Amino acid sequence: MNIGQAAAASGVSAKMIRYYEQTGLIPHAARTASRYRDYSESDLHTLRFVRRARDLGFSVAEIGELLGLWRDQTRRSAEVKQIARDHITVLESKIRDLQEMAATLGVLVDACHGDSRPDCPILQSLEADPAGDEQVTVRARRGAV
Amino acid sequence: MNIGQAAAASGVSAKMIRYYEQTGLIPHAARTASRYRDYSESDLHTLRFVRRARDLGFSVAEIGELLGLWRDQTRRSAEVKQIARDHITVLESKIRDLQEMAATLGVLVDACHGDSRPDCPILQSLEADPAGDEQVTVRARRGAV
DNA sequence: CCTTGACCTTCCAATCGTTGGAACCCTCAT
DNA sequence: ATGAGGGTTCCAACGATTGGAAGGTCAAGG
Repeated sequence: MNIGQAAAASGVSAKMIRYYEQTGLIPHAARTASRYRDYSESDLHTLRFVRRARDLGFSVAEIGELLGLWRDQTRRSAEVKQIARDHITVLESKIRDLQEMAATLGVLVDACHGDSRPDCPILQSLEADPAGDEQVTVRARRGAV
Repeated sequence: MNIGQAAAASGVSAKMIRYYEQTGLIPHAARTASRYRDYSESDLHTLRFVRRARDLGFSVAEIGELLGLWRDQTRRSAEVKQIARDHITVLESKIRDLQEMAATLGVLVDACHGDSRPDCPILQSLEADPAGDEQVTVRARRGAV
């Protein structure tokens, strides 16, 4: 099975499969005589594992850990659980940050009449919002999803 | 006021101030005789505006729009409101994605006994989760916060 | 006056995950 | 044999931010 078929079957783009291979997340694929990458059912299995972990928001580094534990038949389930728990904590922190932003903006949107007049509480708030210190905290915690 | 003081007073790092200037988000700063950037109270005002908008999760591109509207005394508040509303929509979509991830993981974490035994529902789920199609949708919607 | 340290300047690189494109090679069907 | 549609490698960009190197400037104190 070539990379295009593996991509379609796993939901990981061909570009990303090459990238994951290059960075060592997944092992180097077998090659055909003409140097095409060749994927087995077992390789597909791994690719699907990676995609599902990405769908759950795990970073590539975390997926590396999970793959290691997955392959290690003697792993302690406590290790996996801890990684998952830590990840949930991160997710929840991001959720809180986004909710805070949405709530603040929601208040401002509700206060803005939104017509052809120029005065606008949203801009006024951006201009001089007293809640500077808390916001710094949020900003510091903000990162990519 | 030099860039370090402006950074401390605005909450925007010196690095980012230079970057914002370079990319045209904010105008070029005045310079002293020795080519140090020189910031006025009005410049600080703009920097704080930018920081607050970033704290609310607006992208730099969106902040550019907001700055334009802020400076335009004849803007229609409806324009600002629409940008804010669109942004709330994006935030809510990200929140939903993250909540979905956290909920799924939460179920798995609860199901994992988390001791020294190797069997682990978390890894089993990553290995073969039937909910492939929905996940693709989530993945497609996922982006930076 | 000179040194020291803390600041400023520009430029270049890295992060993270992903996509796009160029230039080239391979395979299969017409 | 020719062309379409794969594959291959390599290089660059996205967005926002940080780090660092190499050099100029400022204020303090010896």
